[in-house]
Amino acid sequence: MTLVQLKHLIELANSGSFSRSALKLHLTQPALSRSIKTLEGELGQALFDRIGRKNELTPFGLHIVQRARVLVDEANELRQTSLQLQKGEIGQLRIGMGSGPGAMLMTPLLMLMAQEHPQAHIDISRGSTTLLVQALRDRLLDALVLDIRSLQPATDLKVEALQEMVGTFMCRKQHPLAKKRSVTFEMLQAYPIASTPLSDEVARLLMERFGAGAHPDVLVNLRCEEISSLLEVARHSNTVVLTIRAAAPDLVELPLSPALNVNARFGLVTIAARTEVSLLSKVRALMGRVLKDTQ
Amino acid sequence: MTLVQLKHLIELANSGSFSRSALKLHLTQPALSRSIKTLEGELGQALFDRIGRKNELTPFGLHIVQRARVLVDEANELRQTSLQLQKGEIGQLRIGMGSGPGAMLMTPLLMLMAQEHPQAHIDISRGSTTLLVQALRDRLLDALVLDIRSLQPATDLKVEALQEMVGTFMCRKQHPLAKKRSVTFEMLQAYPIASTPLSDEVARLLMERFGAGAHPDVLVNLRCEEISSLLEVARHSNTVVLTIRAAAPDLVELPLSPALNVNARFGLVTIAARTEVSLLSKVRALMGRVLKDTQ
DNA sequence: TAAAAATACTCCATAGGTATTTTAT
DNA sequence: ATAAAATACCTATGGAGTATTTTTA
Repeated sequence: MTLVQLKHLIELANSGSFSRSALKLHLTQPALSRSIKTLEGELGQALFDRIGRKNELTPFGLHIVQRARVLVDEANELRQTSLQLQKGEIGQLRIGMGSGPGAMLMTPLLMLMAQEHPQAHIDISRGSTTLLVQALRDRLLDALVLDIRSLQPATDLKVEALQEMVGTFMCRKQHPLAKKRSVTFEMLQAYPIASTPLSDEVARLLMERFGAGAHPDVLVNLRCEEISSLLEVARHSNTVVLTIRAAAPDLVELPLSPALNVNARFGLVTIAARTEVSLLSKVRALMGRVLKDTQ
Repeated sequence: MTLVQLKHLIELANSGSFSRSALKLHLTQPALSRSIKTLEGELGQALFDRIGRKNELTPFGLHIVQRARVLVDEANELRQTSLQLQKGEIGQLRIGMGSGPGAMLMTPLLMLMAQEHPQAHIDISRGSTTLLVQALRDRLLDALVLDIRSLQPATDLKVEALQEMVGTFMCRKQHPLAKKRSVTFEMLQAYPIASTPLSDEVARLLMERFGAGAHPDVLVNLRCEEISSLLEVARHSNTVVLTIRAAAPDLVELPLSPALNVNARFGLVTIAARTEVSLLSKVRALMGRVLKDTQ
């Protein structure tokens, strides 16, 4: 019993004529006769009563054809599903994001999915790098977007689509320091300083440039994983925020001297040697579009 | 995409090993590899990530295998249904009965179906011969059991399993005529006479034997299609009932002289050149058992 | 007698087997 | 080094075609 035989059975049940059905099925009449006969042989009973011109389902055939219709329909739907999955029209995308990428990508990605893939399911998780990597390895997530400096190298992970994002100290326009031509590190310290948890690499860079007092644990007064909250504080107070420049277009960059020169490196992390979800290509494209530093 | 390929997919998704799955599927490992590869080619995307020993479904493969499980299950159920239909375990039997066969067969047939084919559907219709034949020709019924003397011969109908049933005048034990050695036609006429509608052939026979007064329209006082009702009347009154002897074992046969000698001929009527419902064989067997004249 | 289905035959695609190589742990 | 999957090659079953016969309306 094959899906093809069932398709033949259904068409013959509809028309009652071998020759007409054969035409519709792009088959010759003898081929259809044989196909039906083989199926009858396998099921052990006649499906049709051959009455010369008009062929009629037996009671047995009627039962079988009813079930066959369901089966063949579902097979076609399966093929359809396969196509839709490849086009990303349906399917699931479970993605984990660090705080930086979250601030930059979360809303644009949700917007994109809502507009262009309304039938798909997107699931964005936020969390620490270690937790996200664990979830990725456990197949609870399909991919991560992270600042890869917080990621310890591993052979089972693939990192790609790297985007460098400039990190700086920023403040609101009305801030006393906003008009200065040049700002020293000591001037900064007169104001509360806000930041997400910083990687060891950034901590080392800060201390190299500005001394022991620049260690994040000492320097940062307001620490929180959510960049959006930090930005909100900077907008309504004289707090200085250390963050990705592109995340806050309404704030101004402080002309620090010496310059900070610290970059975030956002990357797309997946399990190496695993086929990726088709929808991931959309994330990759979105990263190229959104994660741009308007220098 | 064939059901066989989907079966292979499902088994491989379960075990993750080509060689172990191949064993379970009674296949060689290369054959299974090829089967999966062909399916992947047709669907246009990889179903598994080959990671040496352990093979894992891709996100795409996971979606597909979930649908495939449903499909293959239903295909197996279809095969199962086919077997059950042949055994008569399930299925439908729509049968029409004339009044005589109805009185004899209705209850035993329902009993048989209830006890031996509890999953099947039986539908017994009562009606006049012409109506039943029409329903049979319209495929609204699968077969009829009739007194075939009321059936006009037709080439498209097949009549079989003929059973002769003796028809007589009967009354209750307490009836005044019950003790007589011999009863004349005139003696009968002193009492109400009950009967189902009689065929022309029986009418002719009655008139031949007993004169014009024996024409059913004149003779029969209580005419009704339901034998059971007629019998009930005969049991509780001095009504004489003309019916099949075997239908009323609790009544006594009147020793009429000259004897009536009229038989009902019950037959199973189907459409010629049509495959019959498998359950019909049970009806045929039941007729052989039940429609017996205990001479 | 004409249209439709069955039969007879031939051919080829493909599913499956065996032998071997490649890969990954 | 070993077990597993892929590859290469061969075989055979069965599905499809053409030509023809049989059937029935």
